[in-house]
Amino acid sequence: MATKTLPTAYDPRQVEMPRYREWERRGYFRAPVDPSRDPFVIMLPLPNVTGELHIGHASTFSVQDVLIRWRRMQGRNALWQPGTDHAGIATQNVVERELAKEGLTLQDLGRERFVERVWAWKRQYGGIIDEQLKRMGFSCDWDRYVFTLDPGYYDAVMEAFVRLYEEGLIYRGTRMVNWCPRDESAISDLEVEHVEVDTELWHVRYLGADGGPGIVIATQRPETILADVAVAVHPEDPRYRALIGSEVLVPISSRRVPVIGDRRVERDFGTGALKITPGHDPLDNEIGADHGLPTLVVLDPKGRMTSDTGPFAGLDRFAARTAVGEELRRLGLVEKVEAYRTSVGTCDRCHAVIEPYISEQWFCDMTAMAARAAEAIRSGRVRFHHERWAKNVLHFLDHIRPWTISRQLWWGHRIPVWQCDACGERTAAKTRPERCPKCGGTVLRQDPDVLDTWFSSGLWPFATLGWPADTPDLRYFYPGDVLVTANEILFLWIARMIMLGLHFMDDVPFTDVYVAPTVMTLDGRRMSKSLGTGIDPLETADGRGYGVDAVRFALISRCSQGQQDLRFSEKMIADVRNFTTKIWNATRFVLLNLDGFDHRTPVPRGAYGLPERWIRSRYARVARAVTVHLEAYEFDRAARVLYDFIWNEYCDWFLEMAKIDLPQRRAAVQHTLWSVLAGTMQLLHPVMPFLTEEVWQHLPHDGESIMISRWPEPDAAWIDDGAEEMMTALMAAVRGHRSQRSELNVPPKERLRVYIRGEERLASLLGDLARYLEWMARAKDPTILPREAGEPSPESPGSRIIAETISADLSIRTEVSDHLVAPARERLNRMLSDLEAESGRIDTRLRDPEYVRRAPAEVIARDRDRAAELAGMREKLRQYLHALA
RNA sequence: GGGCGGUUAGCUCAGGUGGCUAGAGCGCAUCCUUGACAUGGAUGAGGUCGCAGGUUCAAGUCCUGCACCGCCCACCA
Repeated sequence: MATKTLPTAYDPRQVEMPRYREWERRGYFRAPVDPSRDPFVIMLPLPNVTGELHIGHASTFSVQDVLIRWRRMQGRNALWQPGTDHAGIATQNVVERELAKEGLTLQDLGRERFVERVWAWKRQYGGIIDEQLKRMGFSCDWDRYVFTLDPGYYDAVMEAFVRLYEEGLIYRGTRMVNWCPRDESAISDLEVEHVEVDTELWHVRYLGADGGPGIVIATQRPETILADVAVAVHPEDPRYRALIGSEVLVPISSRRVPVIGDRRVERDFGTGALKITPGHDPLDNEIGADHGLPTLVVLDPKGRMTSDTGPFAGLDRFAARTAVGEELRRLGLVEKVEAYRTSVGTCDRCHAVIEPYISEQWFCDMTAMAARAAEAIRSGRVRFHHERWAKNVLHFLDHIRPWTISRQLWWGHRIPVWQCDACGERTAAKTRPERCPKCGGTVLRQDPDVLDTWFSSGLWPFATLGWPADTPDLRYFYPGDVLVTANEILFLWIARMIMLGLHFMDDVPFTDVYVAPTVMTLDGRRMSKSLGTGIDPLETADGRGYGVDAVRFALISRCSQGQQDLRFSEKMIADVRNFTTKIWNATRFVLLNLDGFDHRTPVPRGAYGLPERWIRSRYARVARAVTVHLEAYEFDRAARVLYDFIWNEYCDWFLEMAKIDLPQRRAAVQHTLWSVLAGTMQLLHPVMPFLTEEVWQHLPHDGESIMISRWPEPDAAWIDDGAEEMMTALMAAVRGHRSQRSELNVPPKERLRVYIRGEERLASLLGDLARYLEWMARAKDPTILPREAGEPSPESPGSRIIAETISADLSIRTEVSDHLVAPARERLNRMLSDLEAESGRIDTRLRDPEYVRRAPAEVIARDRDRAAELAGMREKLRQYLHALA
């Protein structure tokens, strides 16, 4: 093979894009149905069509690509199903804002034209994130790309709705829901984010209808006083008991309302008296219903005071709060206003404060589905990694509440229910019925609402595969294997996929859920573009030239099980870039030394020297460890094992020793250089796909791409405890001598005369050690002292021989000039005192009869061995010190 | 108010069943441009493992309590 020369630095920008296109062109990402192979399926958590790649995607998707690439190399038929979500509220908001710039509103366009407009927007901007995913190297099967409003998917959503409706699980009702006045739509409980805010607690007097002092209530929302229908107190509260049954006057409006007793009132909070506003508060709504009270409403869907609120009509709720407050003060009814910290619900899409609001909506009863999903988790049919996340999900499932599935939007899956104009009958059907099944009327109007985006995405694991049709895809790929996600959508999406999968497919959609940590800044804040605290993964990969692999590795190497946060910085990516450079240069070295090498020519086992046997043994262990860690979702460990092996063992030691041994054992060393590097690249490929492919392509190889090469099987035959033990001793000796030189400030260029003395069991090592000391620690003529030989004498005048113990059975003597004797003694004394300290600890332990009686024999034996070893080393050290006196 | 995590070197983190002389990377200090790599190499300094008890021959590792930080759930107005 001809000598190959590579540039001294790896430039990811040169190789990544072309390589990805090459993989795609060769069809490596495709997963066709193939019953002869075992499928492995991951459903990509579908990004919003409005989305752009952020660090959270980069993190969770990198994990998925690691799993997909690894399983694909293991021979599984790996399907990674991509797609995007139409993202109802988010997308509608984006286009609405665009319209606003043109001075237009939704109503100006009307429903049809607006939806067309959103489609146009989608065609123009919707593909950004897909390109970004490709840029990250993710190996999705793009031929199977699905958008949730594609006709097939739309049909599946309709089917699911109609079935649930017919089963009586979907129903319509008027009740208090979470209302977003900004989006003018209901949202579900899960879409409400609670945030702490500083507000005020108003203490307001309601005068007695009989002219008495009445009662003082506490409220955060004076503006809702206009909708009050009662004042409630605890029935056993001595302060107010007597007032129950009397009437008080609602401030401002002076309506007479009753004082009622109800145990749900907290006596300790505020004044212990609660104004009852069934139209604007969930608890009040319940209490009002139980007491047969009417419901008044003073806010409209936009959160403004209604027209019948007199001077307040049309005011926004927050302006109304101030205005009503002022009016109350003017009337002298405000007893006090105190600062108060509480949490309010906000819309997770637009962050407006949520109004509890009474409206007619569609709901889905989740009780039975949740119970089934909970059972699947408890029985282990769905496993969470880390398992603690299962507890969170179970708590959610065990306390499930009806799901508000209708949204007052235009962008989305329109609810397939038709109401007869004539008789009012509602019919659910995937397509418009010809006539009303009840009265035969032919004027049927479709429900104006669309479905919650999460309703459609909950069907993702099977709707993508052709459901409700019984397709080969569905039969082959369902159920899938792993779902990787951030913890924030555990309930919104993961729990619902499990529930809906069990319901419609009669099986769980996946068997394993890996919950990736949330990426945070170093000081623990959320990474956010708007706050300027985010890291843009592609900006870092391309703009800084660190490469996608560095971003991926940096994230993956910090994904440990059970972690909730991942504190991250760009520096971490830069550090990994250095690792890619290291690998690149190791490759250059290998290629520079592969002249005449044919990887198909076998090397007899006996031809390998110690370093080759050692690195092959280490490699075999690493291959096993990486596989084991991936199986356990311990990505940090898998990455760490590879990092340490490549840098600290392969580069720092094996390559250095190869330089020495190549002339003597060319074939064995070449083969080892090549095979260990190639194998390590395979193990690293799932995390760093581009660099490893580039290295692989430069190395001799069979097959066309590392991506479809066979995952290395750990080969126990190469595990060599003896070689590892010898290398450990050898490395200790080299380090010992380097340390001595460094501490004695020996000039770097000065070569020191070195003698080695070792016990019989190290005999095979000493020759190697002598050679390596010469090269790796600048020793001069390293000489092995026969066991029966006496101590060597200095060769140069003004020099002394200084001996150091490396271990109980290995020592090194170094000739240094006289003036280094004092510092050398210091060094030996320090070593001696370290050994004595350790001996002391062990001896104390061994003298404790309780320890000797109760500790396991092997622990004691280990202590005794170590004690003996230490004794030997100390004895030698004392001799050496004595000789220096 | 409930539930779940975290607290180990200046920073970010490892430390599966208790036996550790507590590790890594970055940062820091000193030295080194020797043909893979200065995006590098060598050597070294740096920690009473949040606090207080307890169990044990032995605790970073198990138990209890406390403190601080974080996340999730929740109708105290």
